[in-house]
Amino acid sequence: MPSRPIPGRTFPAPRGPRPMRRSRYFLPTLKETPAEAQIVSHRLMLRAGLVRQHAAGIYNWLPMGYRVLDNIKRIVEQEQDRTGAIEILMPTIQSAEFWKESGRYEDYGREMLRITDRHEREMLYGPTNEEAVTDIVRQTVKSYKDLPLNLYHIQWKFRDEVRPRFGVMRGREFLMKDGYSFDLDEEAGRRAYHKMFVSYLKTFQRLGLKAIPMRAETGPIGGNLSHEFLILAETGESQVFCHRSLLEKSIPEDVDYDADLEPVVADWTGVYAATDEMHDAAKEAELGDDLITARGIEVGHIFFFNTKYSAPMKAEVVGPDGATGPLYMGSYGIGVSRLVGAIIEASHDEAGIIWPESVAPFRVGLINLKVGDAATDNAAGDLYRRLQAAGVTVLYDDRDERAGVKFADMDLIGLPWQVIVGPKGVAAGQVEVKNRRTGEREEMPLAGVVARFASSH
RNA sequence: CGGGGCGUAGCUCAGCCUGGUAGAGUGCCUGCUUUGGGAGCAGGAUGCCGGAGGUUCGAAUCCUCUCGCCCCGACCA
Repeated sequence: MPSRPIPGRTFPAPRGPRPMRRSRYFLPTLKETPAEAQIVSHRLMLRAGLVRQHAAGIYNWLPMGYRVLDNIKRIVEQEQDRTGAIEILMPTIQSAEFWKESGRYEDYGREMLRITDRHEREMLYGPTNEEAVTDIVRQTVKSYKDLPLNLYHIQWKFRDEVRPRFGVMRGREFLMKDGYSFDLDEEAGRRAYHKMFVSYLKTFQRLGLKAIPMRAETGPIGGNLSHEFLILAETGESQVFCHRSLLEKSIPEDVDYDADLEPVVADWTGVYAATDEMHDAAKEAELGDDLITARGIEVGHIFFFNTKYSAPMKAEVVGPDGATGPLYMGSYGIGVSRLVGAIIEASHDEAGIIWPESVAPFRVGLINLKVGDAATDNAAGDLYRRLQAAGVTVLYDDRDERAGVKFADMDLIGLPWQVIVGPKGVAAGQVEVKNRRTGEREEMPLAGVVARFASSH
């Protein structure tokens, strides 16, 4: 009997090669800056064809932007998984019922987008998920043996900002990773907080950013222990003050998330760092020349808030002593869509975006300088196929445009490497490889290109 | 939510004050020339002048209302 696939045991095939020829791709770049954009990341995101505005603070993600978003998301997931956190997906539309239970339905104010369904039930588009996740856990987690637990998801949120601005950096709709830790007691809860603290350092490092943890106000989320992670950029929304040494501080290579991470946290929090609302002016004189005053963009925020939600919502477990008590919770956010803008703020030049390799939409931009010239077409087309076959993400600019147009466009979209194939070089068996960040150019044999990119990653 | 500004071609903007048949640059299409950093020449297409109402012989232009977007402040991941 011929074997047939067993239902339920088949797996989807990996996504095959997608069109990455510029001539057939969807990448609407702009030569001029749309009038609505003020800050550099917003301008570049529009010009480089990453996003288009749908309404105030709400954006369409075009292919290039979506790829970056996806890359950031994957790194966040990997670093979360590494700590033992577990990914779930909660809904965007929530029932008001849970928010009434926690007492936040009234508190949250007009930032919350409230919706009424056809049965006149009060719903809302979730701005965050403490209530939703607490409800899941209280239904299912009954014993200390199920702890510790850390659930996270990456989901679109909505906060009806009075005044959205700065493109995706402060939109109303935004993609956010939010994680929630559940522990038996305060001490275990603090351990969970420390894990997240360290994993955030790792995550932002992998994203090519230097994020500095700073003591923060706890805001409407509530709680008593909280840090914001900020990257320094001229266009940052808040004023920050910190000790110079934080910019040089190293991040542990291999982190054992089962170990006690308190010393790492202590090392990072032992020196002064504060946003303006937490700033102590007396520290300025004390730090002297070691004080750095700058603008910062918040890219992550972690809270430990004890039993703020578990107590009113009765999320309780039985401990080893047989006593029932509320869970100790923390919550941990990373602004995934905001990071796209934040990375650009931190990494660009006059010509355009400079993507860190880890998040770049394509690693290599291949430029055919003379479309229509048989030798050049062959050489570039061959490189395109071989790079793809070697697993290198490559965008091939095969448009019949002038060289200058393609150079300018490639610089604008900021792929880390440009491989430039022209008729003169091809005749000599050479191509040029340009590093977008440093501007360094290197002539190399055509035959060596694939190995160069396939090996170094 | 307070204050200010702007909606005219895909994009950047002029025209509005002082009403009289819709403009420029760029982009797009065609042809020729050009071809390693956003080329040149010639030709071409493109607009409910955000929407509704009003004034007027006639409204992009004046008046009223309305919708949208942007900026400063307060707020915020």
